Amino acid sequence: MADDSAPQGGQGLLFLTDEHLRKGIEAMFFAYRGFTADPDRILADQDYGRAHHRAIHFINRSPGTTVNNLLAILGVTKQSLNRVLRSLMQDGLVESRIGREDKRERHLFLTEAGAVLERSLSDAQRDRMRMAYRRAGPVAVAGFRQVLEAMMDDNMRRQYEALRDRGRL
Amino acid sequence: MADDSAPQGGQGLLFLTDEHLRKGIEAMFFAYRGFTADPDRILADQDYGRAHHRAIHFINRSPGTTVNNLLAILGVTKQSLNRVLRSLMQDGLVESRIGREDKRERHLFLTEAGAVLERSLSDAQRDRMRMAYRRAGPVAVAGFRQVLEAMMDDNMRRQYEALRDRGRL
DNA sequence: TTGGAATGTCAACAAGGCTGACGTATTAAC
DNA sequence: GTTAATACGTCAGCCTTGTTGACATTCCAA
Repeated sequence: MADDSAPQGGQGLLFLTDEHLRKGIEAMFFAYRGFTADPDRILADQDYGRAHHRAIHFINRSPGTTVNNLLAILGVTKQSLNRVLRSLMQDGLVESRIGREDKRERHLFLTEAGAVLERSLSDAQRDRMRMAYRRAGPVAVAGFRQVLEAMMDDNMRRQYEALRDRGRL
Repeated sequence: MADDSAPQGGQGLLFLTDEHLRKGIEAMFFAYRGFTADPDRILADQDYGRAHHRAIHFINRSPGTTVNNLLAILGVTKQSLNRVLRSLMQDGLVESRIGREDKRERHLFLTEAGAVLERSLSDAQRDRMRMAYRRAGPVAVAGFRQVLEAMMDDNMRRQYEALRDRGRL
């Protein structure tokens, strides 16, 4: 097996060869496929795709969020998100309530049925994550998170940190 | 800042709450966007997309690879890959040579122009990776790789390990 | 009160996945 | 030597999910 564990020089210096970086890039590529594989399988049965999963995830995570909030987090156009939301609402998985303060805003919530689907999706994804975390161990997990956070764009990281530190609801 | 570094019990046991796992899931989501952001920007100028990037990456990585090999690695249908390869060949970025041993096979290579584009794409991606690695440090990098490998599907991991250990052609 | 900004919806289009069917070399098996 | 399997390409049609453009509604500030 090739030596690719921790490329390390004295004093914690990193000698990052193109080769080593390429391995990291490919690891990211293959791992992301694994990361989405289980929810994708579940969604394939329904008439939904990954976009629906993302919407459901973040609505569940921040109930009552507005369409605009969701747009910023998901990084797509409002028209694209709207199509997804429309089908979710038609199918009774998501509910949209007109804002009380600002009537232009729509506040989004999962219905009972929506929460059920959300749970089955996130259960699958968490199971894989848990497995990976267990196999790798706590030190590796901490490193994993550090590298991921360093890899985000600055505005994404701000979004992420806000979500991360706010905790549930 | 919320405590989410390394969730750890005695004897290296992991107490993985749903909350902690969710943070990992969201980190993966946001980081992957950062991971693809730079190449996406470059490709937007041309008439190419992420699919072209992936093809170019793996052809560069394994020159002379066959269409079937590429299909297995990319995990798409031949019709889908064919559309991408056709445009890349028409634009003179990829060359396909009939196999000498087995004339049914097509061996794929980047042309000079293809190699130029590949380099600009991978330079951008490596720069971000290098930055993230530097910020996180060598121990974190090792953990990052461990978790990613544990997150892959089994067959993907086999593909990845083959690529990883073979090194640069 | 009125014009601009914010919010959300509808319509149409493109990229890039997918399946299914089919054609053509070429190779392998019998 | 015929037949089956393999590797590749292609056409047609579908779906998801991104995009722009146009437009209606609502709010707010000049």
